[in-house]
Amino acid sequence: MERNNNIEKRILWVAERLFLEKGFSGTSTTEIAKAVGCNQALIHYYFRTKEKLFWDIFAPKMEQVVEYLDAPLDNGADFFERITNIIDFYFGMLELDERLAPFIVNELIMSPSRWEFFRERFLRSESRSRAFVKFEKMVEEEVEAGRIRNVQAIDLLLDIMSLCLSTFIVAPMGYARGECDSNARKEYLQHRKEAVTILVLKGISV
Amino acid sequence: MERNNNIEKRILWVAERLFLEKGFSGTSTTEIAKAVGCNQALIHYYFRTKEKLFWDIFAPKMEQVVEYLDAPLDNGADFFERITNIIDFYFGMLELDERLAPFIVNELIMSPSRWEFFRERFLRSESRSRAFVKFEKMVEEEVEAGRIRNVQAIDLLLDIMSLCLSTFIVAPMGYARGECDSNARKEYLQHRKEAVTILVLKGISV
DNA sequence: GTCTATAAGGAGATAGAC
DNA sequence: GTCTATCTCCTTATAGAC
Repeated sequence: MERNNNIEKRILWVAERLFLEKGFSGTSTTEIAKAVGCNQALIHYYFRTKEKLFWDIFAPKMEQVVEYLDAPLDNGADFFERITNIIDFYFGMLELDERLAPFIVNELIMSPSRWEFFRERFLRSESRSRAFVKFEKMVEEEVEAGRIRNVQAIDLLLDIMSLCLSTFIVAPMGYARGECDSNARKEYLQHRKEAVTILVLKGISV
Repeated sequence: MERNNNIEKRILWVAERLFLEKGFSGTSTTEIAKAVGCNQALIHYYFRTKEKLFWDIFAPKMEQVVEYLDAPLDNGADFFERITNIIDFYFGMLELDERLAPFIVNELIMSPSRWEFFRERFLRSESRSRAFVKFEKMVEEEVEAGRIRNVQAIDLLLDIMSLCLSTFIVAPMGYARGECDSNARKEYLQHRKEAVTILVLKGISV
């Protein structure tokens, strides 16, 4: 029936929003059901457990992120442009939902069992390996050619990811001061993206 | 009585450890009581609510952090040395307990009510303001003197804090690969501290 | 497929004996 | 001050009617 399909999708959609807003343990299945407009038992009918619901929501998204990871590496002539593209890519992804960055830190990195699951399923896969190996090779070439200072690929990637993620994690702090409008937010993010890009590009220059 | 004092302190000590290990909502008062070796009611006898217990533990620590924040600014002749000192200071602080960084992100930044409380109580205080104003002045002077590139103090501080915090947040990821011994951890932290320092110093150079 | 009802357990907090 | 017992509420998950 089409109606079933609708409810199942609505559960996924509503649960995703609530998980992002209030975290996994902060969201009850009762609350999800209420927001969906059905009863709590139906959540379990479709997804059996809350944990399975979690993965049904976020596993496809993670797959996408890993899949698209090496896309920015293909375009752009010189290395500095590619780094700029990567930062652009991460910002664009995290900008889609401002709760994504805190959520990643909270529910993925903070939870050992989840992290292990994620690592096994995504980071050991072929696509992720290829993307990183590609990046690593590129960095080594640039170092040897003397176009950037001696730096390890893993450190560079970690620096970039840290600066991007933390921009969005720290973002709510600024907006607690009263400037909550979306214009100020956009300006802040644009400003931070530039600041991060400059820091990284200058930071790896010879 | 001295015995009362002992139990009260032991509750504080044990609860701190458990909060850091498993987070606030992940730790029950029953669990704290069990670890202390008393019954659950006693927790509430001494601290009334779980939330008050939380602040009785972490408010003094936050006070300390804010108080000591401008200490690294006083010693060290040139600006680059001072920046190195600040990074050193943050690493040293976060190294005291590896759970501190995730905890800060989780329990403070992620929780709007907690963050508001923290901001009101500590960030608007005189000591914090003075420390940041001092730092801001210093950066402006360096920029005007042409010793560093044009950069805003708030961005610089944010970059530094982000890189330091994320080093410790990402740390468990590396150790899921099997290298869990404390030697590897120390080496990793030392390596990251150097990488962060180099990136920041080069990143603000002219 | 969707519901009501309920099981089974855990949480924080309180009352009152000692 | 420390205990046991208990209240109240909320959680996930399941059983079974329709």
